Amino acid sequence: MSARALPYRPHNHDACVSQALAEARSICQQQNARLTPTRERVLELIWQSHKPLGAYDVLAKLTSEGHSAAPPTVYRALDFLQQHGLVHRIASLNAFTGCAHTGEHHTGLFLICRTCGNVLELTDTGVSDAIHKAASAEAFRTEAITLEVAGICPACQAEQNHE
Amino acid sequence: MSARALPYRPHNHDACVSQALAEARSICQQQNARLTPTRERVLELIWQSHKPLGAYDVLAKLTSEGHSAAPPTVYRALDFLQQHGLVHRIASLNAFTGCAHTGEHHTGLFLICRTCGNVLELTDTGVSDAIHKAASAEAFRTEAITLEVAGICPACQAEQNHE
DNA sequence: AAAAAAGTGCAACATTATAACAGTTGCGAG
DNA sequence: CTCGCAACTGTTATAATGTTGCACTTTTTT
Repeated sequence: MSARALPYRPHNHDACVSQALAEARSICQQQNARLTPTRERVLELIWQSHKPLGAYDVLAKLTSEGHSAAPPTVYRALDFLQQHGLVHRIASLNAFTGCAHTGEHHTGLFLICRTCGNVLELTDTGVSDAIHKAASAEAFRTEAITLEVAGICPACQAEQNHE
Repeated sequence: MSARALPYRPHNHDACVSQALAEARSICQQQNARLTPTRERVLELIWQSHKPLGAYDVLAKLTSEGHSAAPPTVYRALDFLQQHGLVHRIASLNAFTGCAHTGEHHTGLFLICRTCGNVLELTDTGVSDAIHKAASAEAFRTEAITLEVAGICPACQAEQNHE
């Protein structure tokens, strides 16, 4: 698979979403998991925004399109999607974003622009090796890594310089 | 300053707390910041637990000792302590822990045991260099790093083996 | 077809965090 | 000293985020 376009570069985002959904269906089939209509719709809504979406943002979009939904509906769908590696929760934002590296064994590193709100997910073996090494040095058994970098994305840096 | 004892090793924790408070007073004096009684008490409460404390845990302790406090009291104290590098917020737990590396320019790495709840804060230049390098490669201007590793601490690994 | 498992809808509730505003205290300028 | 500003505190109310429990439906298994 070729590299996915950077979120802050213009691109055909509908295609981006379609591809993510197709991958999701394929992954769920492999894992004998049921990507039900609600789950698929939640995944789609999350992918349609490059900015992470809060659970209640998703809920609002669902109800606005006639889906009779309550918070548990959304949280259950999000739990399912997380468990299958289709979305990530961004702890520092209490929000969710589509996983850009489905399938790969991903120690996701998230670059979060505090100006435009866009998020870029990277995987970097140098980083994850360093973290595992540091944890091992303390005899700590690593299970999950939360790594979120807040700052300013290239596009917003350029904006600032124009002022 | 010598290395502080690991949290999961037995040690004289009162001394640990006293030292942290003394450092805090010194730092606030240097920075012309007012470490008021409420702020100091909140810092002390947080240090008295190696497990991160939620804001409402702090609040409960304050009210139980007669301090008429409401949520904003606690959140304001915590904001102050964070701004001066005296406590860290653990995003994945919605909780706060004393900063074990006051003064140092700290990209804190937190090892969080999901069995006993203890947290160990490390600083590791290998890790932070790798993160800065990965962010730079995307032309991203890093401002803050959240790095939290969940897993099992050495003590709890030993426990598990005894069963 | 019956039983078991997985998923959904719904109401209530729990937890975490902030807003708005009035009152108080510390501290420097005149 | 005392006036006045800035920082800090207390209080009420409310917003935002997340969970529990239970009845019901759908899907899968046997």
